[in-house]
Amino acid sequence: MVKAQRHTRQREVVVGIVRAATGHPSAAEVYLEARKQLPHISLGTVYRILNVLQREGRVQDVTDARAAARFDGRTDRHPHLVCLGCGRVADFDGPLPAAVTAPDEMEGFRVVDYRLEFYGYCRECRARDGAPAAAG
Amino acid sequence: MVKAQRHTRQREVVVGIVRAATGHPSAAEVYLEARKQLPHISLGTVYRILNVLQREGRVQDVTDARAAARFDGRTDRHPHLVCLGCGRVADFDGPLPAAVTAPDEMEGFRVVDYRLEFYGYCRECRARDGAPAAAG
DNA sequence: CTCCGTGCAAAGCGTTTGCATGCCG
DNA sequence: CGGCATGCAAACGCTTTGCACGGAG
Repeated sequence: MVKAQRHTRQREVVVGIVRAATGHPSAAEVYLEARKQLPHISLGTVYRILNVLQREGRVQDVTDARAAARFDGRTDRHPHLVCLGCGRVADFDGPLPAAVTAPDEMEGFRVVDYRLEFYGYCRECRARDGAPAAAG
Repeated sequence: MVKAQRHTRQREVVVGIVRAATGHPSAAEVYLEARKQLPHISLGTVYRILNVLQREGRVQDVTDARAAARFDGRTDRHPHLVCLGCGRVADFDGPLPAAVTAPDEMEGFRVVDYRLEFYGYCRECRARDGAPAAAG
């Protein structure tokens, strides 16, 4: 269980913005929006609150902008297995779901590429740390 | 057609490393490896070459470490449509491929989460720029 | 010979963190 | 009243870029 956070005006405002957002705001956008209600809120605080919300599972990070870029000499599209324990990335060579193998057009959006990543724990990390339970 | 690059020793070495790599090296790892053959190669050059290779389609970036993180108040897993024209991110509400809805274990790797992103062009950008052809 | 790709170092960008203060509980 | 979250600014990690030089064609 995640420890409950102290209730502050900053947290209230940030939570409200993220929950009300129809788009997918970046931290900077949340910050700009939050300043309308709390002119002295700092960007660092916004980041801290967003990180807490993520840990609480109340918000998810759509992109994955934290780690360094990793390059792959294979240029065909294929899913990757990303180990949350050691950070290693492996190719996934199983069969692709049909909807992924033939993306074309959806909702007026023309698909030209996709990225599919599975997150979890590799054999080595599970052996070392004990197998973590499913997501959460 | 992408203009051919000048043939240099640096480019040759970096291409060799990326193509030979079984894992998914980061730029820093490519750099360290490259220095074994070219002690004076610079990290900046490695980045420049990797970017060129990406543009040529000879390498792909497994992660997406360039842009800022974007947050989503929806906490259920759902794919996103990322517009390459304007950068906007939309939720995808269609049905999920079966293999994605029930990930569990594959190749000794315990899956606890996944991320599925479709890249393409939204209606607005296609209207403005003309519809780009499929991936390439 | 002409340019482009390189090495180097500094800048850029998004994110995190150390410290003192103030507010929550 | 004690401790944790905040504000501020500096630090951080990864990536890009300006500049002068050297090598490719």
